[in-house]
Amino acid sequence: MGNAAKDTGPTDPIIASGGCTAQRLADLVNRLGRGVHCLQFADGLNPAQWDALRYIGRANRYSRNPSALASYLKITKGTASQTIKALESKGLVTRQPHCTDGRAVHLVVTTEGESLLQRDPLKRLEGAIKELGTGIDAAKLVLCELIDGVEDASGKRGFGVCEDCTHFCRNEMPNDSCGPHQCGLTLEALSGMESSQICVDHNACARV
Amino acid sequence: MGNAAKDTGPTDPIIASGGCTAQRLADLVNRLGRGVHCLQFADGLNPAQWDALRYIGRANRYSRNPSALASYLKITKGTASQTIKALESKGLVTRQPHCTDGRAVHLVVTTEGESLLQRDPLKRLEGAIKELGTGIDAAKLVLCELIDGVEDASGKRGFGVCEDCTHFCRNEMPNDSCGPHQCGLTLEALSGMESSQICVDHNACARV
DNA sequence: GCATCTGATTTCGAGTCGAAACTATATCGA
DNA sequence: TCGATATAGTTTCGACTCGAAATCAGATGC
Repeated sequence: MGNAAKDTGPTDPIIASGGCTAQRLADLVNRLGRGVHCLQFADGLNPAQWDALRYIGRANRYSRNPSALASYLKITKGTASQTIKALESKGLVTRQPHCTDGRAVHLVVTTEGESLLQRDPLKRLEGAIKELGTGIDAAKLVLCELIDGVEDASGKRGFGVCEDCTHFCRNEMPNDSCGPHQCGLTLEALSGMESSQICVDHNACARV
Repeated sequence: MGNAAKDTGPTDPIIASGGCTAQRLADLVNRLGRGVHCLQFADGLNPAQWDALRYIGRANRYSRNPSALASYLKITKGTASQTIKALESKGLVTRQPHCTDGRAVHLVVTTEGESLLQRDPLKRLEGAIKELGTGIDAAKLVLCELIDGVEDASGKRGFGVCEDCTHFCRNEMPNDSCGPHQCGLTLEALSGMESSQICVDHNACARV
């Protein structure tokens, strides 16, 4: 008792804000997160392993390494190393030496890993998302704002796909055999596929 | 390789859906969840412990027990029991015997627990939420739809506060000393504070 | 009175998680 | 070229989550 009483008083903030307090909304965000977490105990993997496998399957060639994984998942490199080991022992991922840097490791999803990714539990969420219909763009806006808020609060920023990056130049090199787009940072050509991969050097739009 | 290529082709679904695919949105939901998860490694507690402490502090007298906690957090009773033990050893929660049922346990947040709840890391999210301004109600709608989708997918439904329950009768007993509202299930009077507590018998509105 | 049900706990094995120590390679500057 | 330092990754540690299954004790029903 005591704690919850703050929500109810002479000037009820629930009514004042038009139906929903910040605390109530934070709870909803948390509840959604818990729901998604619990959804990911599937096919013998746990949420951390699904997150890692998904990341490795979607990251571009500069980002398929333990450090980038740790940074994306906001975990330490030690923890990332252990989760990779778990995935490796299940035969879903392999470690390969980097061609020039002897310290670096290249992570590759195996055929078994690829086929397991077809059963990604997060896909069960996509059905519900499709029911949002045209509301999907409003939802994206809301989610991006909330993610911004959370990542500002924790000081740890995630990253995204090339297409959403400030360095991305669409159709900059239409006649290049490697792909029509370009990364403004590395000046490399990017194919359509590469443009939708997660990049560790991703730079989000400047915030208001 | 391979996996991400599905997003790019002659008929690009990103453009087709007006800027955001279902997969992309599911990723955002997951990323938000991970961010919130990571925010909750704070003050010596982990996310599971914060979730449990928060729940016990907000649940009503029928719901402050291990079973209801497990059901709310979508974990097994065994896991709930262990997390309670961890909170107990930190002096944040105590177990008390139930007055009539010898098997049942009543969970109570200690004074130390109450003061720790004042530093709930989820509050760091509330600042970001307030910046949504009037968008907060749209956000609530989006979150509720997503939660519905996730809980349908997992088959495990969470529950909420009396005010959001179909059994809740607002101002049904304005002259009762115990409170102006009423629970249509137990027929008990509910004070303003009790109405904003989480109830294990919560019944959400029928879905479309 | 006994079978069954229910609330809660314990035990087990796999694994997350941060922290810190550690290994090995790379890079930079004198 | 050598040494200091930086970087990539791993290992170890202790606390803890998590589901599953076994277990215990009180409640309920016939």
